[in-house]
Amino acid sequence: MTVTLADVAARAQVSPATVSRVLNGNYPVAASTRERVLRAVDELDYVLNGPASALAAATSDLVGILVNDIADPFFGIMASAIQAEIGGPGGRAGGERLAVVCNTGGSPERELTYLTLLQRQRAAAVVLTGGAVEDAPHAAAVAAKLRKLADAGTRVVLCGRPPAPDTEAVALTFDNRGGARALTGHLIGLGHRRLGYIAGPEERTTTRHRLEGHRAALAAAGVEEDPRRTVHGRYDRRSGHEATLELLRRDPSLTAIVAANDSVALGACAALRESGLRIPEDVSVAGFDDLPFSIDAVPSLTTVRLPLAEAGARAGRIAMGREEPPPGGIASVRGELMVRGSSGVPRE
Amino acid sequence: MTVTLADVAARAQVSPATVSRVLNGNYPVAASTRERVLRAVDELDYVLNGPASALAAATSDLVGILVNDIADPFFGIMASAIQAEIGGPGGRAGGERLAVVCNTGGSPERELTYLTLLQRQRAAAVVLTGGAVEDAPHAAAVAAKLRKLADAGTRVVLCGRPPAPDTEAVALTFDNRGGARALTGHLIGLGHRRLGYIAGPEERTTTRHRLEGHRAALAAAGVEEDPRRTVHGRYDRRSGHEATLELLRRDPSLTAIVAANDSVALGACAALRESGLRIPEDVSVAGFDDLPFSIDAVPSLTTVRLPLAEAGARAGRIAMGREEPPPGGIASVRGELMVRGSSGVPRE
DNA sequence: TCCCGTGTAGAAAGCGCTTGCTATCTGATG
DNA sequence: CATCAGATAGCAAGCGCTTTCTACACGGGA
Repeated sequence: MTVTLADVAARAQVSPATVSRVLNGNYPVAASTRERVLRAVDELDYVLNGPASALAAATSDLVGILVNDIADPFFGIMASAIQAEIGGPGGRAGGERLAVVCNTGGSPERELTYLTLLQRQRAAAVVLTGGAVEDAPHAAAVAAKLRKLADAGTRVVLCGRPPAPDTEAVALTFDNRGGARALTGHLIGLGHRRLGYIAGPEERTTTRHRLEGHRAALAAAGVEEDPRRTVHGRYDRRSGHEATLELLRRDPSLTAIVAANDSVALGACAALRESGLRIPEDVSVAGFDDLPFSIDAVPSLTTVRLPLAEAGARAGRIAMGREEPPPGGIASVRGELMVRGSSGVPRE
Repeated sequence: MTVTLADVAARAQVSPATVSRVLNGNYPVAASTRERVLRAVDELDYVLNGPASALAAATSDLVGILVNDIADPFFGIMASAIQAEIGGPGGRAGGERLAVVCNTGGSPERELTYLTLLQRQRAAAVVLTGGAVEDAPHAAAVAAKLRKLADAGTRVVLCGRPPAPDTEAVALTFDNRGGARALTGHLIGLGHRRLGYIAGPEERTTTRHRLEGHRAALAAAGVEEDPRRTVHGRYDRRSGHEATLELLRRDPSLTAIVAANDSVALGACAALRESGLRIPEDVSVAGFDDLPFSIDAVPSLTTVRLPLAEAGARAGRIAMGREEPPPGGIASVRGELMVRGSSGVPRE
């Protein structure tokens, strides 16, 4: 039924070994033989059996990419960049690799399960994106898994995620703290003193780092911090909407709202508008990430641009062994403050 | 070095066959034995070798999802829904499957290459999303590939893509034509007569269908169609921006702009605003898809909502054989007109 | 002329798992 | 008490490919 290597070999009148060598091209084969084999492959419409070859060679050409939410452009952009580099079809030379994008939904268990699945497939590399959950047992479990993967020869790269101690994983971290600090600093510089903060889900490194940056900026300016001005939510628009109403309820005199990310900021804008408040005249709004739609918001969003595509591309290259890992295996990627229309001098 | 089935068998004092059966759970194994095996698996931290088992069983637990652009929420949302259904970790019972999201970038060659790669992996199912390219040779090549995949036992589902004739592929098509017609009809109903149309890339079914719907609406209302009022571009914001400037240059008296999709519409809004035109007072704008950010645009976007998540979920279920394919293997999914702030009565 | 290095090709031993078939043991049946 | 169906477990033959080791040819140097 299905064509196998042996069929091709028979047709080309060579041994299976030779066909394999032609296909893998890492062993000298006379030009005439090679051509004969290639012709047979073509005539029989032969397609290599991936599992069989992975089994025999003890390696596969799968590369795993773990994301929290594939429907979120934040991850989509990184995944896209990573994938472009791992050399799927259309990529540079080298064996074609299949990118396996896994949607963890932010759940630690699923993250672990996917890692196991990838380990089971003997993935060539794994790139984990997005913040990690700050749960000690889980962090330990992930670290153990990463160690095991590394032992099995899988290259592990963290992209936009804090380093995993005691692990061979290379980490490209986003400087969330620094970015957040610059952002809030900008708002304070404009004269804001009563700032609401819509944080992401608790227990996530990204959430904590951004919040820390925010607080550091407040502290640096001697602005007293009121815990009631911080609300936690999810990283989506809906959450921004709800949180904003809540913040407004708690303190209607807020002059600025800093959101965990751009989607949240958009939800905040909607809530403010519905509440009859103008942006930025009544309340300034700031996001984080600078996703493509942020510039189209009205007013366009003041935010921190994260070089998602660049970081992803670099992570992809490192995962493929095409670029040297940063010294110490850790690099911090800075964001850039983008001041736009949604932030202005406070009223009064 | 690595733990194998045999090691587990030795430890549990049973044969490899028994271990395999416990792990696959499709053969009676005494409870006590099963427990002993499971304990051994746990103690040895055993992870099944995917390729080996795929080879032996002649099937794999990989499911391919082809998308045009993973960074685009349009595809991200569908991919996410599909993946949730194919039962990755956290999904319903059944073997855990790994979703392989492949980014074709809209390129026919890459599409074909990915299909081959999936065929090589003996994928359990493949879901192709997004419009197809209208190139006869390519369409034939894809059809041939799909046929071969089906022959090899891979289930093939098209989601948001026109049916592939002479193929066993199940198709869930979006009614782009009907949606576009309703959308333009809405604008005409408001009184618009000079409508610009920003189409997607030529040679794509989605582009053509939406354009046909638009023209059908114009024809139905007896509005003469001026070819100069249609511009082709890509499905992104930038393209919408450029195309709008071009349309405005060609005919400054336009009162409405219909975009190929929401991203394009947002770009159009930006361009209009930069040109000093108000939306919708001076020019109405309409998009397509109703992506999450569209409701947050200012004014919020009039568009056609496509049930991306629902269609994806259904495609996923069909791919897993958990839902009956529609009669004839083809179903048309309708969009819903969402009238919002970006469309209004024309000036003058 | 003989020997050996070089360039190619083949033989064959697995890689780790699944599964059809067979073997064994149990309690129930006649 | 012999027989047998039913429930479990093991044997062993692959699945299709890679790769080590070996074999063979050929041409040049001694």
